Amino acid sequence: MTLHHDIARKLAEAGIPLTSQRLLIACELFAEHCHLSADELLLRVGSLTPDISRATVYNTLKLFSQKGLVQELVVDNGKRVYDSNTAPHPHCYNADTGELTDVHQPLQLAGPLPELPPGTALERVDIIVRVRNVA
Amino acid sequence: MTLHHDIARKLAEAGIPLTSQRLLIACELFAEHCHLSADELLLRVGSLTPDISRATVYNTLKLFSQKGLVQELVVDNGKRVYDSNTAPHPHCYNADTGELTDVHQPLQLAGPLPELPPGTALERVDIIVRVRNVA
DNA sequence: CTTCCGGTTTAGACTGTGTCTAAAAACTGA
DNA sequence: TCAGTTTTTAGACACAGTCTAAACCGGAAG
Ligand SMILES: [Mn+2]
Ligand SMILES: [Mn+2]
Ligand SMILES: [Zn+2]
Ligand SMILES: [Zn+2]
Repeated sequence: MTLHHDIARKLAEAGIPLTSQRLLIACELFAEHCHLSADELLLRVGSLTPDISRATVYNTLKLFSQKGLVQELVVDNGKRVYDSNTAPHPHCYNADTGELTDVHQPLQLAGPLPELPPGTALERVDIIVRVRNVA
Repeated sequence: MTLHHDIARKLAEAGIPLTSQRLLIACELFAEHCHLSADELLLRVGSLTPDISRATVYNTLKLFSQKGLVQELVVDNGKRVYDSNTAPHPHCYNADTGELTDVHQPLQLAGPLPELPPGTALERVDIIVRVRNVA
């Protein structure tokens, strides 16, 4: 029924026990498709009652990404962002503003994937279109 | 003639005045195709005489990448690496070991680039094949 | 109800990467 | 030689992320 019920089911399906902190964090992540860093998320949930510790935000985001609920992206300047859309899709990064947006047009690779190094398996292919503001 | 002369010319063509520190750093970068972080490079030149300060390594790498002599990459875990190969080419990243290698097979995108956000111009398209060690 | 016990959260110290500042040093040209 | 500019430098600083050890919580057992 409610958004909270949807989220509770989502966590249960991923085998993640429900806690109030996880519910709050998931609520913020899944309300809309977004690209949030840990500290941005901390700021958002921090404006709610009661506060959630920084360590919990970091731990929870790592847990969610390990369980496949969000996608961890590193695009620039050493700040990880978490993408609530786990489907593979390319991104557009503005190197001047730091803004990260989705590319909805599905950029595909031409031809087959390269042979991977021995002993490794494909995780995913990241495609990032880097742009700059025109003068 | 010598490698040092090649490098001196390369810097001159890029409009970068030559200094002993820049020569040493460039020498380490361009001797072979490599992906080095600032601190890895600092370690390498630090084993030579006389030491170069950390600030100079950071400043020089930023200068080189602004002038197009190297390519700055951010692939994971908030550590920048500098690629002495400035041609666009895809990379393979092992998320378990942190190893970053070149993909020599030229992965191309199928179809046209997406429409860029208004007021922006394309810088480049990064393609990163992420792999993991098999169990 | 009380006790126990595993998983969870928490504050705060700590690490590593990168930036900034102000002074020293090294060039440059007159 | 001397002034002006660029470059280098040490060290302080900012920030993202990790780690640790203790507090907390909720359910099961007694
Ligand atoms: Mn996305
Ligand atoms: Mn490369
Ligand atoms: Zn909610
Ligand atoms: Zn050399």
